[in-house]
Amino acid sequence: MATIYDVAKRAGTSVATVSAVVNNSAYVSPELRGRVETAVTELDYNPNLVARSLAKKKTFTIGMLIPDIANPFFPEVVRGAEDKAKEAGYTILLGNSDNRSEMEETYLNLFLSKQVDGILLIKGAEELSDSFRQKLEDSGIPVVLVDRESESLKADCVVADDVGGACAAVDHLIALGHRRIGIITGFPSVSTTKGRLQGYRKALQCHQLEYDAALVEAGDYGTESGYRAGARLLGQQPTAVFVTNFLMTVGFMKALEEAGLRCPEDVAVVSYDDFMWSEFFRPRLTGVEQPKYQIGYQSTEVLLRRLADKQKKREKIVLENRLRIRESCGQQKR
Amino acid sequence: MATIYDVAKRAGTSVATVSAVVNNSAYVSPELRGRVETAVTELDYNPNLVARSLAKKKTFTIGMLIPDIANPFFPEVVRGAEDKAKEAGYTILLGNSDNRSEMEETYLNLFLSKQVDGILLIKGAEELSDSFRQKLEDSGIPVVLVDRESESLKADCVVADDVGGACAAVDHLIALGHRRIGIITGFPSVSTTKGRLQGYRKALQCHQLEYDAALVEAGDYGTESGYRAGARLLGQQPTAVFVTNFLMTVGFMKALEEAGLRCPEDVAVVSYDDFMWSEFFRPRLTGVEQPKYQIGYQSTEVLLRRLADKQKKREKIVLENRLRIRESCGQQKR
DNA sequence: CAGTACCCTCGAAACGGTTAGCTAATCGGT
DNA sequence: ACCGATTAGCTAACCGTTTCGAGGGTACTG
Repeated sequence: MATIYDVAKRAGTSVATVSAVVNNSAYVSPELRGRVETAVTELDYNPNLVARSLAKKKTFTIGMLIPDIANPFFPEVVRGAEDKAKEAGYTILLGNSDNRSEMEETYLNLFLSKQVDGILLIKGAEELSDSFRQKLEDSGIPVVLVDRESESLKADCVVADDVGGACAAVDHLIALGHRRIGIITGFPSVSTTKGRLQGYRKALQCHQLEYDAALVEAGDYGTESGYRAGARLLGQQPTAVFVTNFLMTVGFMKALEEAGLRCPEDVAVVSYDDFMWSEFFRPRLTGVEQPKYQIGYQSTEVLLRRLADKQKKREKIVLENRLRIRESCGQQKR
Repeated sequence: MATIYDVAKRAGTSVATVSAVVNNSAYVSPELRGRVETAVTELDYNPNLVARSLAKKKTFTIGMLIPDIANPFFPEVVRGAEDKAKEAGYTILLGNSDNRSEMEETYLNLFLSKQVDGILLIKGAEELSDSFRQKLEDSGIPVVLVDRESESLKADCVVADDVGGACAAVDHLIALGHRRIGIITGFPSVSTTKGRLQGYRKALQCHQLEYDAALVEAGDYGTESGYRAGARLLGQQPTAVFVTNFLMTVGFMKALEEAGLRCPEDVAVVSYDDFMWSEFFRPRLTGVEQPKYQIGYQSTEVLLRRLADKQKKREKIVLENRLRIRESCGQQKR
């Protein structure tokens, strides 16, 4: 690969001038500029971005840490983030944490060592350790929490309105006449879990229904957990269940099937997340549609804004969800 | 952030020694090593990997270019790749090309400039231009084609057995008594498209059925195209259709529905790709299951092997698919 | 015509690591 | 006691950029 020295030699000038031409960072006479440009094309010179990063102390790289790209919620988020990043000339470094805190720390450390300019964090595990959080803050590298909130970590965040979404979902069930409504919650340490549970309680409260802890089962946003929590929950004979993400809904449906129950006839189901193919799910899934792409896209926007102005005050963007009504909740009861 | 100089000063030694300790690359007396190590922890020193990359001419980064992470086929592939990469101490730089050749070249150039150690390429667009291919080869950066083959690009590749998978799918339809079997193919320039079409023809041939071009409609692996190609194809009144990926199946189902046809009663459908949730798709989808995770994982293995030995002879790994029979093909006809 | 201002270009020092090669110290052997 | 081999650790060059400040040239001013 040709280096800037090769170009300088060929154009009969200095590396400083070549750099000036390549970056358009200083006036260079047309004559010289021309020589440099032909040398550049003749040698097919491409600047070594590693060297540039070292010199400029800026890598144009964003570290993005997510729980698991194979969970169908995340790909669109990542895509949104990547699109915005690309627009702005940044690249995305991807990591999967599986919601394990060691993995999160490992990746975050890696990102710091790789000198990423910013971090998009979809945190799964508990709050980061104090020392680590301190380290992150000291590093001065901006973090934006994506679809997550944190009490301890001072960071911008962009989230969807989980309370509102969940409330709307449960409202819908209540409107259809359901009174015994179960919920399968997600990974306990994740902020969306709390939000969705809160929305559930809020909806109950609005309709003077009592909150019954026996109708609350904890999952972990994985399919398997939806199945197991579902099996337990069905013992309580709910007439409707709010399953707080898609993967768990898949598991729950299996539990339902094995229990010989039909949806929506025996048990109504509202899900969370919505996909192009939800239409063809059996039964057609009613659920809360989140602006996944926008979550990713806007997170990157926030990050870029922060990069442009580190002093500016913290941003929190809340995106609206939308309840899509299909068939898994059935008709009005009785 | 502390640098190696800070550590050296604090430990009262030279940077060479610190480097030796950190990398365990030369003998250092226990006494000195101890001093260095405490300095390292006291300062919380983490090597700047950008600087290291520049010095070593090795970045421990792999560029991975895919068409679109939001297409549900790819996330698992990416996850497989990332897992193997992580094991070996590499990180993944991700790019989405949308099968557009400008985007492919842009990203490939970016990867070269970023000095990635290797490239995982899920190529969509046509063959790369000769000049670009040349450039890639000259750069000496290994490329492995993931789920793709190429005549022009000399690269290792790991693919799934598309011909076999498609053949099995169509075989199944024929065994059920279908004779008028349509196919919706994928993005024309992609090698899997050719393989699946070939498998289709092979199955027909094995059963002395004639190939009828009117039953072949081209899509582009996108949902929309499945819908449109499906609408056209239904005009030919096939009794069964082989849709060559999941997204197009979603579109096709919509076309079916709008035409007032039921699946499998009126038209049997075999799909390609299989997901955890295919079980709950309506109708339960019969289709070819590809080892997505393995494709990604093994691609990275091949890449790492190539990195270890640039001279070794080209590898081509073919992974087996498996036909999962559910309900979308219905029962024996007549 | 000297002095000033400006303009273009370049040399060289960073950026933060790795590593070849040298030096000085230690050791054993004769 | 001396010599050569061995070894721990250091100095300095290098990786490929950016960028600051200096320098030489030209043009304008009084």
